[in-house]
Amino acid sequence: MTTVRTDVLDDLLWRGLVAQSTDLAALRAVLAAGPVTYYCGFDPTAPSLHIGNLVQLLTMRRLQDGGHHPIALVGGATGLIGDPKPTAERTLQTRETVADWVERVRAQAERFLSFEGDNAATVVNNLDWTEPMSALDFLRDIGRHFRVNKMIAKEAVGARLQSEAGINYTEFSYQLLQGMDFLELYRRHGCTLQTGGSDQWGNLTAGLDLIHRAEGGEVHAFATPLVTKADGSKFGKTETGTIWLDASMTSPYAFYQFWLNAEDSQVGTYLRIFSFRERAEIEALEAATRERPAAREGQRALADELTALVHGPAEHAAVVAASLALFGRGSLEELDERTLAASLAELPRATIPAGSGELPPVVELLAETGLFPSRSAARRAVVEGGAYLNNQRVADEAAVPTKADLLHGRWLLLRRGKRHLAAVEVTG
RNA sequence: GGCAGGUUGCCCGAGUGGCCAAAGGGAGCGGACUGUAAAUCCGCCGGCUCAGCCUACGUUGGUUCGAACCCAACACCUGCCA
Repeated sequence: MTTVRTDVLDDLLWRGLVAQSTDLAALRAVLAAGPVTYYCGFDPTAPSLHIGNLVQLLTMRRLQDGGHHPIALVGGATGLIGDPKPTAERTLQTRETVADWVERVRAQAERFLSFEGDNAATVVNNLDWTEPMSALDFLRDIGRHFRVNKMIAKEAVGARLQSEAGINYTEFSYQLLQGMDFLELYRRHGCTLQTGGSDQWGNLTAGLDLIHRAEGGEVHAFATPLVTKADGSKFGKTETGTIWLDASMTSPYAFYQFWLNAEDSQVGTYLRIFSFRERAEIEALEAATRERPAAREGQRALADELTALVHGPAEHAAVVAASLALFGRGSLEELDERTLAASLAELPRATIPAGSGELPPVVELLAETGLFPSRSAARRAVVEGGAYLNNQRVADEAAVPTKADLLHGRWLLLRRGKRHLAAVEVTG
């Protein structure tokens, strides 16, 4: 018999991970009474999960560390339908695409859970019980428990009903499918708790109601908060786009830099949500950030822990070395080739053939690497003193790099302003 | 359906024949100061083979040596009347 930590829920509350929940006292009681089987679903809407999903994954892990039994659900079925967004209809992906993404998402989710011990994680795919079901069974056994009056009151659905575009029947049905998932896991695995993002609250309660009606069962749910930036804008997006967990979609370097650049005012919040450090340790980091913000101890701790967690210790070490090299001014020439190549590998780059003797002008390279949208913009930046070659400010807008500028005979490091870097590789 | 007004650069908005790549503000970018922050100050902010040229003021056509600006048609938007 597995013993459970009795303070799991209090820890989650302290971390601000419970934005909404069913009866909190009842939830606390069942979590304290013994191992609870809980689930959280991940729909394959892209080839990779992103750091928003990380909130869910880590919350699952926290509950598992507390002695409870996790079920990670991948939405092979729900991914074919699409959860209604308040703004617009989702593009239906092909079955092949969804099947491919399901496997990718499954592999990613598995890395954050433990498959050892009494409460080893289980992974399920809702396509397994949804696909075999006939439309008639679905309508008779599931559909009859749902009141349309309540369905249209849900936030995302309501927003779409107000809009001119409306909502199609496929997306409207989504909450039934997610409700059915919870019912199915309740029946098969005795699952009595579902977690999800707060935007999922309507779908979480759909399952709750269904289990109550169909089985008379008493189950629980809580939603994690929507993480935001200080200005209220969406978390996890940068000018270059979403921060993905897949290293080929967001480089470990970019991932590390994202956390390192977290706002001072949000570091504490992020640490509570994403770090596995103990409360006392996090509070110490919060204090450090308040007292010595320039040291960015909180940001460093966040970046270190999460990069190592998501990309592994080897990648973490590499990106820390890369960040130090690229931002540590003046020492570029002394870097050994392996470290330099690894650092530059993380950056956007342009490749030019060695061929004829002359290298292109700096202005052209700045535009070519995407650091500037046009040569005019690059030229202006040079005049303004905002462009750098190998960490040296470029003084002349007509400057042309020479062979002597090439680091280890083939690399150039370009920078725009203080923190936008790009590499040029001379091949051949 | 009738009358009136409008459509300008990423957004808001001035401009009513040459001095207009187009005032001002916002957003964005760079510099200084910092911490690869924030605030503040300064500069930049269509493109290019950059003292010049090209493209652009809803669309198309016209008047003129010359049009964001005048004329015509079309499209869309807003107010008032029905």
